[in-house]
Amino acid sequence: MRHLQDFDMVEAIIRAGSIRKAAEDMNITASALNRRINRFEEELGYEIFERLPRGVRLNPAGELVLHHIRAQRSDFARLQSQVADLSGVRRGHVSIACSQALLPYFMPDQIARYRAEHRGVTFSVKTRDRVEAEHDLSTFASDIALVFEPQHMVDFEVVVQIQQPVHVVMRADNPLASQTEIRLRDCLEQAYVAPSPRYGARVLLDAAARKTTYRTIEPVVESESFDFMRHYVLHENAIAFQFPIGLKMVGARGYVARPLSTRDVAPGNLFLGQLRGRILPVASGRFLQQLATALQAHAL
Amino acid sequence: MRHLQDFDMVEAIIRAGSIRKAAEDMNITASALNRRINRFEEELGYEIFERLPRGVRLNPAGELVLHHIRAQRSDFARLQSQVADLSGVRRGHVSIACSQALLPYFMPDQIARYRAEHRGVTFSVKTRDRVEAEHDLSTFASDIALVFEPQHMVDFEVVVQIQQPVHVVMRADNPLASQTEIRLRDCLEQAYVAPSPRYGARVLLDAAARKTTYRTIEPVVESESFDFMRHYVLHENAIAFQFPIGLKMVGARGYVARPLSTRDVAPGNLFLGQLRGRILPVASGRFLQQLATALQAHAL
DNA sequence: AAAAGCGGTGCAGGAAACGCACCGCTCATT
DNA sequence: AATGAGCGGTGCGTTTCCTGCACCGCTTTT
Repeated sequence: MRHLQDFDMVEAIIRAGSIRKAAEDMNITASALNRRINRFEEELGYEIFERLPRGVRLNPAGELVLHHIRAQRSDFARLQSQVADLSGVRRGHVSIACSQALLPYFMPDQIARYRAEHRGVTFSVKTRDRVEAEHDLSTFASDIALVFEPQHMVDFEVVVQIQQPVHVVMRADNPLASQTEIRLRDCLEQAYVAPSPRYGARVLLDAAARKTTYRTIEPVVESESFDFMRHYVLHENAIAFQFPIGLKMVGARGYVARPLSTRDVAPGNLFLGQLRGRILPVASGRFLQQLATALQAHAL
Repeated sequence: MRHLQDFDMVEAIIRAGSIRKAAEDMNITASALNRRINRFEEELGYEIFERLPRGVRLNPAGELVLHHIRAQRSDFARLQSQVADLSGVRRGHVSIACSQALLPYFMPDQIARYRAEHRGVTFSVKTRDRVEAEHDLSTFASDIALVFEPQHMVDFEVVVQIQQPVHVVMRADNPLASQTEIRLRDCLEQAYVAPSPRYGARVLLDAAARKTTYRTIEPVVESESFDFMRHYVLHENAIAFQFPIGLKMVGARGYVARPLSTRDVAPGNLFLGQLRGRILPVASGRFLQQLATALQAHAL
């Protein structure tokens, strides 16, 4: 779009770090780009780049402008989607930042359901932990976030929050499999694998362990991949920890999942949200609603 | 600003009702403007004007675009004010929609205080009733609204709400002047003037009158001007009704004000607010804060 | 039937943006 | 200390894009 050209230019310069490199990226000469950025700054009334010997860098005013640019882009995308929605066809792109646990089953299922009705809508799904997700929202890199235990929460507008007890994942022949609810001390006595402290489940386990005689969580294997851990328990007959939304509850091959007693480990909080105050594009807004109802069904 | 040119064009066409008239207003030829609006629609992917035999008119998509334009403009003004604020000088323009009662004393005092510290900030003050004020906010025609008993409240984000009992305004020699709190029935027995039903004070009086034997408010003079009514009581020795924030409490010449008993007439609610979710320009935001503290002091 | 007003279009002139060559500067490398 | 590479900025000729003019087809008004 025409009136966003200047914004492309500014973002290209920020990415490249110098006017010349940005000009090369945009397939124009440095002089042309230089004149345009100068004109932009003149019209704004303030310089937005510091001129350094080896290039340029955003100054504080530029940071404001950058945020404005991202907001404008997002708002224009919303406008386009709303206009498109008037003519009946739902188009657009939905970008989601979510915890890893939701990648194997929950998100694919939800996206497939949505796309069954609206073929014109495309998706991007990014794995983000609870810190990154909020950053993604505030830079308009993602429309929707669905994460366990987000941290800052200031820009995060919670749409739905559900609780999920941490579950123990183990082989069907594990002695603990016969119990309907598992105590943490029984787990810590045998070999177990656990996610790294970036993940919400581990944070809850660490907090719970501090109240036991074990004091700390000491897994035999620590991993970033829930997939890996789920498969590992089949080999060593160890146990793993995961939120049930990341598990296929029926028809799981070889392993079973049982909830940890909430007396020992606090349940995890799964937050569905968006950037505070932002009006989402039509497609994203509708998908957010679908996720909200799906999660509320999970909570029952 | 360059990238807002297309928006000027769209707004000019909406105002003029036809491309040719708008072109004349903008001092360009109709063909140039025609081509530009066509290009704009082509880039957007949708037409935003209905072509009629006698001109053009916005279609539903155009209504969305118009709102987008207003939002963009307001957001750009906010950006400029934030950038200006970085360099220390506070500039900008604050537009306020407020009830008439605040015009004589409260707003002039507040604006003068603010401008004493920030000479670069200019103001526009518009008299708006409780319906118009919200419309002003949602079309970005005003930044701040300060009105009694606003109606819809959906787009209205309340920052401060204070209660003010309706006061009786009368000559100092009026028999009622000796009382510290006045009953409604005493007022309705003598000649009184009242504002028209557009105003919050009248709405409260009407509601209160329905509970009395008088049933309705029947003023000897009905007026839109609180100024007029305040002066009128000096001539006929009638009584008038007004919120105390519109009165000069000390050093008033010739008249006194006494509160109506809140047993008879519900106190009026004065709402200070802005458009829900909007981030105001720096100057407007600061002035809003000043108003908020000033009102809270009034409430004590 | 004619005139007036509307949106839209072909064509030529003009304004604005661009590419090229070059300047002054800083800094890493020699 | 010298030098060259890389940077932002500038003068000038060229290209591209937009504008203005004249005109068309259409509908409504007179």
